[in-house]
Amino acid sequence: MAEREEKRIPDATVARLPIYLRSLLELGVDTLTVSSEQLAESAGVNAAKVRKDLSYLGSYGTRGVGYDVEYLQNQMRRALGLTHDWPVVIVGIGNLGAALANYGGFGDRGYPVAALVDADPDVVGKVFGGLRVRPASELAAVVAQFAIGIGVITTPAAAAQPVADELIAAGVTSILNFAPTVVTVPEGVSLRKVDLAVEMQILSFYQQRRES
Amino acid sequence: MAEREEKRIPDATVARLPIYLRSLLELGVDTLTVSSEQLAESAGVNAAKVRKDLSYLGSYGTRGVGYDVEYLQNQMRRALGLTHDWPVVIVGIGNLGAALANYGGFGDRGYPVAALVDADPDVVGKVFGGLRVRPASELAAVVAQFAIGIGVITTPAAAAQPVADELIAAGVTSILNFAPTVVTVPEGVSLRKVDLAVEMQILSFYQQRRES
DNA sequence: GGGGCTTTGTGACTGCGTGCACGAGCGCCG
DNA sequence: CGGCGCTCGTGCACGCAGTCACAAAGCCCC
Repeated sequence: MAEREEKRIPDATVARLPIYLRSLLELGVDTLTVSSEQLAESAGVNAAKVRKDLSYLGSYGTRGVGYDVEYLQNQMRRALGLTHDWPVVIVGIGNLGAALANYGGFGDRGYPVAALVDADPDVVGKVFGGLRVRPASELAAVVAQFAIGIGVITTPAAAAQPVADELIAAGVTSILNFAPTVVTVPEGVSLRKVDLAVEMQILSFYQQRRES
Repeated sequence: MAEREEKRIPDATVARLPIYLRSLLELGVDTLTVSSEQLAESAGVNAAKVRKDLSYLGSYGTRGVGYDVEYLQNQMRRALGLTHDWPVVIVGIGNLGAALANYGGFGDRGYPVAALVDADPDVVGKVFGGLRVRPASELAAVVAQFAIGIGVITTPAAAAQPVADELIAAGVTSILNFAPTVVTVPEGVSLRKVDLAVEMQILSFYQQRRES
């Protein structure tokens, strides 16, 4: 591959790109250009930040006019890897795992749920969102079969780390962890976490502060 | 109120306190003291960071020994406002809202789900996690009745901002938003967001990077 | 064709968060 | 009771992120 102008994009910017993309998609098809001011308003951030963020992708704006909506959408999709689908496996089909499996939003957005896995024999074989739950023993095979790169962990806390290790051993390099525990991964594997209890406690901290 | 030694605690530290607390709770009851090194290991962070974070709560450690586990737990609970319950209302009882309502983890951790609300007449009246879904028109009354301070939004994107406005008007000052859209709140209201699509896109960005 | 208006792209500054390294303090043992 | 080893608390330096402000650059209208 001819290495182009692959500047390093700051993490904080990466986290905002999806928001910008969503804002762009919400504009009507008759909107041809958009200014950093408009995007900032829609994304809930500062206009200067928008311009700086977009500048990391390249200089795609036109001074005095703004950004070409369609072109910017494409560049952003390319940067975020949305030019093709990313199949996903959900491990741990409890309340949350089942809800995610039934939730259609994943497939729509380029992350089709390719398989469901659970360790509990009572759950294995049930169907959610059109998929039959497979036993934990088939995890590695499933990952290989569907060329899965992203694993979603919705197991109880105790199972999260072993499951993560298995996923990584099977070749998964991106993990989204919903289990309420710390999971560590080796270099070269991305980990994002969503921890409801933590979010609630952060909220009550500030609430507590305000009331004192 | 007599303003005490209320040093301002950095946001980054606040976000880690719940992790520390969980680590502390996982220690057996026979563990009397814990060192910053152990806590760091368990929480997946740097030991110096642990010490600095804990120092914001006050100097509760003993040099040469470590931190008294029980005392530290109590101080942390106090800081996070876990000395009493924080009733919660869930607005939008779709896949995710229902899953959260059924999930017992909230009540166990001090955030009892006091009410469920939905705008869809077909959903109103159904029961999840022992609670009957109430119509949207009763939102304000419910908030007042249960003295709810935290609202969880699991509606479709379009409804999120209006619902947030209603919650705030009713007196809620902390919001956890699961809807895939930007919600803005006035000063004095805390907002945390959990956006699955954004998390996935962040993951695929880095995955894309690694593959190129 | 030139001047003015608009909007981008970016350099400079500031503040926050992180990590290191070390002094300060505490307990224990001889 | 004095010295030693352990661990906390924190000053300092560095890097990342956010904001401001302005020059550069394009468009439009007269």
